[in-house]
Amino acid sequence: MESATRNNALVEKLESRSIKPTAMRLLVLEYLVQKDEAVNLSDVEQHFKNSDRTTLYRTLKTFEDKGLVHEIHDLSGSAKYALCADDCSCAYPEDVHVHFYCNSCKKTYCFPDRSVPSISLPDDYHPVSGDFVINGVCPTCRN
Amino acid sequence: MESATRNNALVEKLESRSIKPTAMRLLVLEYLVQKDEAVNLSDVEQHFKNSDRTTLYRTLKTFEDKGLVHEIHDLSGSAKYALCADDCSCAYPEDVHVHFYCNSCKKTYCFPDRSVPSISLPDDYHPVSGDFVINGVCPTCRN
DNA sequence: CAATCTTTGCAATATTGTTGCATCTCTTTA
DNA sequence: TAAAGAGATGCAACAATATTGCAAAGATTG
Repeated sequence: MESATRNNALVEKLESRSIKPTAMRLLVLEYLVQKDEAVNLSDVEQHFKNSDRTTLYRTLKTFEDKGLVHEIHDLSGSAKYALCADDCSCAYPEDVHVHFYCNSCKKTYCFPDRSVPSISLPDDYHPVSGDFVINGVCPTCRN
Repeated sequence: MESATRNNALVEKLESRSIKPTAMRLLVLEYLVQKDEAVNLSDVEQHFKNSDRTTLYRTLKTFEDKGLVHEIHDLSGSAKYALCADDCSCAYPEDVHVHFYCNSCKKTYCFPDRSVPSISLPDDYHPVSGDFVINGVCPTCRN
Protein backbone atom coordinates (compact mmCIF):
# COMPACT_ATOMS: atom_id res chain seq x y z
CA MET A 1 0.00 0.00 0.00
CA GLU A 2 2.54 2.46 1.19
CA SER A 3 4.90 1.46 -1.55
CA ALA A 4 2.15 1.66 -4.13
CA THR A 5 1.41 5.19 -3.02
CA ARG A 6 4.99 6.20 -3.21
CA ASN A 7 5.31 4.58 -6.56
CA ASN A 8 2.40 6.56 -7.88
CA ALA A 9 4.11 9.74 -6.88
CA LEU A 10 7.16 8.70 -8.81
CA VAL A 11 5.13 7.74 -11.87
CA GLU A 12 3.44 11.10 -11.79
CA LYS A 13 6.73 12.87 -11.44
CA LEU A 14 7.97 11.22 -14.59
CA GLU A 15 4.78 11.75 -16.50
CA SER A 16 4.62 15.40 -15.55
CA ARG A 17 7.82 15.75 -17.56
CA SER A 18 6.65 13.50 -20.39
CA ILE A 19 8.94 10.64 -19.48
CA LYS A 20 7.63 7.12 -19.82
CA PRO A 21 7.73 5.46 -16.43
CA THR A 22 9.70 2.32 -17.11
CA ALA A 23 10.93 0.11 -14.28
CA MET A 24 14.48 1.29 -14.62
CA ARG A 25 13.53 4.94 -14.65
CA LEU A 26 11.39 4.56 -11.57
CA LEU A 27 14.28 2.97 -9.73
CA VAL A 28 16.70 5.67 -10.75
CA LEU A 29 14.21 8.37 -9.84
CA GLU A 30 13.59 6.77 -6.46
CA TYR A 31 17.31 6.76 -5.90
CA LEU A 32 17.60 10.43 -6.79
CA VAL A 33 14.70 11.39 -4.59
CA GLN A 34 16.16 9.78 -1.52
CA LYS A 35 19.60 11.24 -2.09
CA ASP A 36 20.14 14.66 -0.62
CA GLU A 37 23.16 15.29 -2.75
CA ALA A 38 24.00 15.37 -6.42
CA VAL A 39 25.17 12.11 -7.92
CA ASN A 40 27.44 11.25 -10.79
CA LEU A 41 27.24 8.32 -13.14
CA SER A 42 29.62 6.24 -11.03
CA ASP A 43 27.42 6.69 -7.98
CA VAL A 44 24.42 5.43 -9.87
CA GLU A 45 26.43 2.54 -11.26
CA GLN A 46 27.58 1.54 -7.81
CA HIS A 47 24.07 1.60 -6.53
CA PHE A 48 22.68 -0.48 -9.38
CA LYS A 49 25.50 -2.92 -9.73
CA ASN A 50 23.61 -5.27 -12.01
CA SER A 51 22.36 -2.66 -14.39
CA ASP A 52 23.99 -1.54 -17.56
CA ARG A 53 26.14 1.54 -17.52
CA THR A 54 24.77 2.83 -20.80
CA THR A 55 21.19 2.50 -19.72
CA LEU A 56 21.87 4.44 -16.57
CA TYR A 57 23.76 7.04 -18.57
CA ARG A 58 20.88 7.42 -20.98
CA THR A 59 18.36 7.48 -18.20
CA LEU A 60 20.10 10.45 -16.66
CA LYS A 61 20.36 12.16 -20.02
CA THR A 62 16.68 11.64 -20.65
CA PHE A 63 15.87 13.07 -17.25
CA GLU A 64 18.03 16.03 -18.08
CA ASP A 65 16.52 16.59 -21.52
CA LYS A 66 13.07 16.60 -20.04
CA GLY A 67 14.00 19.00 -17.27
CA LEU A 68 13.60 16.55 -14.43
CA VAL A 69 17.21 16.88 -13.34
CA HIS A 70 19.93 19.38 -14.00
CA GLU A 71 23.57 18.72 -14.65
CA ILE A 72 26.16 20.18 -12.32
CA HIS A 73 29.78 20.75 -13.11
CA ASP A 74 31.89 21.21 -10.05
CA LEU A 75 35.55 20.92 -9.22
CA SER A 76 35.29 17.16 -9.05
CA GLY A 77 35.51 17.20 -12.81
CA SER A 78 32.77 14.72 -13.54
CA ALA A 79 29.18 15.64 -14.28
CA LYS A 80 26.69 15.29 -11.48
CA TYR A 81 22.93 15.26 -11.56
CA ALA A 82 20.30 16.44 -9.14
CA LEU A 83 16.54 16.67 -9.21
CA CYS A 84 14.95 19.94 -10.12
CA ALA A 85 12.22 21.36 -7.94
CA ASP A 86 8.76 20.64 -9.32
CA ASP A 87 8.31 24.21 -10.47
CA CYS A 88 11.83 24.62 -11.77
CA SER A 89 12.28 25.61 -15.38
CA CYS A 90 16.03 26.16 -15.06
CA ALA A 91 15.61 29.64 -16.43
CA TYR A 92 17.81 32.60 -15.66
CA PRO A 93 17.57 34.38 -13.33
CA GLU A 94 14.64 32.88 -11.41
CA ASP A 95 15.89 29.34 -11.35
CA VAL A 96 19.61 29.65 -11.00
CA HIS A 97 20.86 26.46 -9.40
CA VAL A 98 22.86 26.96 -6.26
CA HIS A 99 25.18 24.23 -5.07
CA PHE A 100 27.76 23.71 -2.42
CA TYR A 101 30.75 21.59 -3.29
CA CYS A 102 32.81 20.22 -0.44
CA ASN A 103 36.51 20.27 -1.25
CA SER A 104 37.08 17.60 1.34
CA CYS A 105 34.49 14.89 0.72
CA LYS A 106 33.78 15.97 -2.87
CA LYS A 107 30.04 15.89 -2.33
CA THR A 108 27.77 18.44 -3.89
CA TYR A 109 24.69 19.66 -2.07
CA CYS A 110 21.75 21.46 -3.61
CA PHE A 111 20.30 24.65 -2.24
CA PRO A 112 17.15 24.86 -4.28
CA ASP A 113 15.54 27.69 -2.40
CA ARG A 114 18.28 30.28 -2.46
CA SER A 115 17.57 32.95 -4.94
CA VAL A 116 20.49 34.65 -6.54
CA PRO A 117 20.35 38.35 -7.20
CA SER A 118 20.74 38.63 -10.93
CA ILE A 119 23.90 40.00 -12.39
CA SER A 120 23.91 42.55 -15.14
CA LEU A 121 25.58 41.40 -18.29
CA PRO A 122 26.69 43.34 -21.33
CA ASP A 123 23.75 43.84 -23.65
CA ASP A 124 24.55 41.27 -26.26
CA TYR A 125 24.93 38.36 -23.94
CA HIS A 126 21.67 36.48 -23.70
CA PRO A 127 21.42 34.45 -20.54
CA VAL A 128 19.34 31.31 -20.54
CA SER A 129 20.30 29.52 -17.36
CA GLY A 130 22.77 29.85 -14.53
CA ASP A 131 24.75 27.77 -12.09
CA PHE A 132 26.30 29.01 -8.93
CA VAL A 133 28.72 26.67 -7.23
CA ILE A 134 30.15 27.59 -3.86
CA ASN A 135 33.18 25.61 -2.81
CA GLY A 136 34.24 25.03 0.74
CA VAL A 137 33.86 22.66 3.64
CA CYS A 138 30.58 20.99 4.48
CA PRO A 139 29.20 20.47 8.00
CA THR A 140 30.19 16.80 8.04
CA CYS A 141 33.78 17.55 7.14
CA ARG A 142 34.24 20.47 9.52
CA ASN A 143 35.98 18.44 12.18
CA MET B 1 62.73 46.12 -27.14
CA GLU B 2 59.02 45.86 -27.14
CA SER B 3 59.17 42.12 -26.83
CA ALA B 4 61.74 42.34 -24.05
CA THR B 5 59.47 44.65 -22.15
CA ARG B 6 56.48 42.42 -22.59
CA ASN B 7 58.54 39.47 -21.57
CA ASN B 8 59.54 41.16 -18.35
CA ALA B 9 55.94 41.71 -17.51
CA LEU B 10 55.28 38.02 -18.00
CA VAL B 11 58.26 37.02 -15.91
CA GLU B 12 57.09 39.27 -13.14
CA LYS B 13 53.61 37.87 -13.35
CA LEU B 14 54.96 34.40 -12.80
CA GLU B 15 57.32 35.41 -10.05
CA SER B 16 54.64 37.31 -8.22
CA ARG B 17 52.97 33.94 -7.79
CA SER B 18 56.21 32.11 -6.99
CA ILE B 19 56.37 30.28 -10.28
CA LYS B 20 59.73 29.80 -11.93
CA PRO B 21 59.66 31.49 -15.31
CA THR B 22 60.73 28.72 -17.65
CA ALA B 23 60.46 29.13 -21.40
CA MET B 24 57.43 26.88 -21.65
CA ARG B 25 55.61 28.66 -18.87
CA LEU B 26 56.26 32.04 -20.41
CA LEU B 27 54.84 30.86 -23.70
CA VAL B 28 51.74 29.40 -22.09
CA LEU B 29 51.24 32.52 -20.02
CA GLU B 30 51.62 34.70 -23.09
CA TYR B 31 48.99 32.59 -24.80
CA LEU B 32 46.61 32.94 -21.88
CA VAL B 33 47.13 36.69 -21.69
CA GLN B 34 46.25 37.26 -25.29
CA LYS B 35 43.17 35.04 -25.17
CA ASP B 36 40.01 36.75 -24.09
CA GLU B 37 38.31 33.48 -23.31
CA ALA B 38 38.94 30.48 -21.13
CA VAL B 39 40.89 27.65 -22.70
CA ASN B 40 40.95 23.93 -22.18
CA LEU B 41 43.87 21.58 -22.51
CA SER B 42 43.05 20.77 -26.13
CA ASP B 43 43.14 24.43 -27.05
CA VAL B 44 46.59 24.77 -25.58
CA GLU B 45 47.73 21.58 -27.28
CA GLN B 46 46.48 22.82 -30.64
CA HIS B 47 48.31 26.05 -30.20
CA PHE B 48 51.58 24.41 -29.21
CA LYS B 49 51.54 21.53 -31.61
CA ASN B 50 55.12 20.51 -30.97
CA SER B 51 54.94 20.55 -27.24
CA ASP B 52 54.14 17.69 -25.00
CA ARG B 53 50.65 17.26 -23.73
CA THR B 54 51.76 16.34 -20.24
CA THR B 55 53.97 19.36 -19.88
CA LEU B 56 51.16 21.64 -20.91
CA TYR B 57 48.84 19.84 -18.53
CA ARG B 58 51.23 20.26 -15.66
CA THR B 59 51.93 23.84 -16.57
CA LEU B 60 48.26 24.65 -16.23
CA LYS B 61 48.04 22.74 -12.96
CA THR B 62 51.02 24.62 -11.60
CA PHE B 63 49.44 27.90 -12.61
CA GLU B 64 46.30 26.85 -10.85
CA ASP B 65 48.06 25.71 -7.68
CA LYS B 66 49.79 29.02 -7.44
CA GLY B 67 46.64 31.02 -8.01
CA LEU B 68 47.62 32.43 -11.38
CA VAL B 69 44.68 30.84 -13.15
CA HIS B 70 41.42 29.36 -12.00
CA GLU B 71 39.71 26.28 -13.30
CA ILE B 72 36.25 26.59 -14.78
CA HIS B 73 33.76 23.79 -15.14
CA ASP B 74 31.05 24.56 -17.60
CA LEU B 75 28.58 22.56 -19.62
CA SER B 76 31.24 21.68 -22.16
CA GLY B 77 32.32 19.01 -19.73
CA SER B 78 36.05 19.60 -19.92
CA ALA B 79 38.01 21.79 -17.57
CA LYS B 80 38.92 25.24 -18.76
CA TYR B 81 41.43 27.71 -17.42
CA ALA B 82 41.54 31.45 -17.30
CA LEU B 83 43.88 34.00 -15.81
CA CYS B 84 42.99 35.50 -12.49
CA ALA B 85 43.11 39.24 -12.07
CA ASP B 86 46.33 40.41 -10.42
CA ASP B 87 44.60 41.10 -7.15
CA CYS B 88 42.44 38.00 -7.21
CA SER B 89 42.69 35.61 -4.32
CA CYS B 90 39.76 33.49 -5.47
CA ALA B 91 38.11 33.99 -2.11
CA TYR B 92 34.40 33.97 -1.43
CA PRO B 93 32.57 36.23 -1.72
CA GLU B 94 34.85 39.02 -2.99
CA ASP B 95 36.45 37.08 -5.78
CA VAL B 96 33.66 34.89 -7.10
CA HIS B 97 34.47 34.09 -10.70
CA VAL B 98 31.76 34.98 -13.14
CA HIS B 99 31.69 33.35 -16.55
CA PHE B 100 29.46 33.23 -19.54
CA TYR B 101 29.23 29.95 -21.40
CA CYS B 102 27.84 30.05 -24.92
CA ASN B 103 25.69 27.02 -25.65
CA SER B 104 26.25 27.56 -29.34
CA CYS B 105 29.99 28.02 -29.83
CA LYS B 106 30.93 26.44 -26.48
CA LYS B 107 33.23 29.30 -25.60
CA THR B 108 33.52 30.58 -22.07
CA TYR B 109 34.08 34.26 -21.40
CA CYS B 110 35.31 35.76 -18.17
CA PHE B 111 33.61 38.66 -16.45
CA PRO B 112 36.22 39.49 -13.88
CA ASP B 113 34.73 42.71 -12.71
CA ARG B 114 31.19 41.66 -11.89
CA SER B 115 30.70 41.35 -8.22
CA VAL B 116 28.19 38.84 -7.05
CA PRO B 117 25.98 39.68 -4.11
CA SER B 118 26.81 37.04 -1.55
CA ILE B 119 24.33 34.36 -0.72
CA SER B 120 23.57 33.36 2.81
CA LEU B 121 24.34 29.74 3.54
CA PRO B 122 23.36 27.58 6.47
CA ASP B 123 25.75 28.20 9.34
CA ASP B 124 27.84 25.10 9.09
CA TYR B 125 28.76 25.45 5.46
CA HIS B 126 32.07 27.24 5.18
CA PRO B 127 32.52 28.85 1.81
CA VAL B 128 35.98 29.27 0.42
CA SER B 129 35.46 30.18 -3.19
CA GLY B 130 32.68 30.48 -5.69
CA ASP B 131 31.97 30.09 -9.39
CA PHE B 132 29.03 31.55 -11.19
CA VAL B 133 28.47 30.29 -14.71
CA ILE B 134 25.77 31.87 -16.82
CA ASN B 135 24.76 29.89 -19.89
CA GLY B 136 23.25 31.35 -23.01
CA VAL B 137 24.12 32.82 -26.37
CA CYS B 138 27.11 35.08 -26.89
CA PRO B 139 27.16 38.18 -29.09
CA THR B 140 28.99 36.40 -31.90
CA CYS B 141 26.44 33.63 -32.06
CA ARG B 142 23.38 35.83 -31.85
CA ASN B 143 22.76 35.79 -35.58
C1' DC C 1 82.55 20.35 -10.44
C1' DA C 2 79.38 17.37 -7.79
C1' DA C 3 75.11 16.87 -5.64
C1' DT C 4 70.48 18.07 -5.65
C1' DC C 5 66.11 19.62 -7.07
C1' DT C 6 62.88 20.96 -10.62
C1' DT C 7 61.10 20.65 -15.11
C1' DT C 8 60.26 18.29 -19.28
C1' DG C 9 59.14 14.41 -22.47
C1' DC C 10 57.55 9.89 -23.34
C1' DA C 11 54.82 6.03 -22.40
C1' DA C 12 51.28 3.97 -20.30
C1' DT C 13 46.96 3.79 -18.00
C1' DA C 14 42.65 5.32 -15.72
C1' DT C 15 38.35 7.49 -15.94
C1' DT C 16 34.56 9.48 -18.02
C1' DG C 17 31.63 10.28 -21.78
C1' DT C 18 29.41 8.59 -26.11
C1' DT C 19 27.69 5.89 -30.14
C1' DG C 20 26.00 1.86 -33.13
C1' DC C 21 23.40 -1.79 -33.40
C1' DA C 22 20.72 -5.90 -32.21
C1' DT C 23 17.15 -7.28 -29.20
C1' DC C 24 13.36 -6.78 -26.32
C1' DT C 25 8.99 -4.61 -24.73
C1' DC C 26 5.14 -2.15 -25.03
C1' DT C 27 1.56 0.10 -27.61
C1' DT C 28 -1.15 0.75 -31.55
C1' DT C 29 -3.96 -0.62 -35.14
C1' DA C 30 -5.65 -3.40 -39.01
C1' DT D 1 -5.06 -11.44 -32.19
C1' DA D 2 -1.25 -10.67 -35.37
C1' DA D 3 1.66 -7.47 -37.40
C1' DA D 4 3.93 -3.17 -37.31
C1' DG D 5 6.17 0.49 -35.21
C1' DA D 6 8.25 3.17 -31.59
C1' DG D 7 10.93 3.46 -27.86
C1' DA D 8 13.93 1.24 -24.21
C1' DT D 9 17.59 -1.71 -22.99
C1' DG D 10 22.03 -4.30 -23.15
C1' DC D 11 26.38 -5.22 -25.12
C1' DA D 12 30.43 -3.91 -27.34
C1' DA D 13 33.33 -0.78 -28.96
C1' DC D 14 35.38 3.56 -29.02
C1' DA D 15 36.61 8.57 -28.14
C1' DA D 16 38.07 12.12 -25.28
C1' DT D 17 39.93 13.68 -21.18
C1' DA D 18 42.58 13.28 -17.05
C1' DT D 19 46.52 11.42 -14.55
C1' DT D 20 50.81 8.94 -13.14
C1' DG D 21 55.68 6.83 -13.26
C1' DC D 22 59.92 7.25 -14.64
C1' DA D 23 64.05 8.61 -16.99
C1' DA D 24 66.48 12.39 -19.21
C1' DA D 25 67.54 17.25 -19.37
C1' DG D 26 68.24 21.56 -17.23
C1' DA D 27 68.92 24.75 -13.48
C1' DT D 28 70.76 25.79 -8.74
C1' DT D 29 73.75 25.71 -4.92
C1' DG D 30 77.55 24.52 -2.00
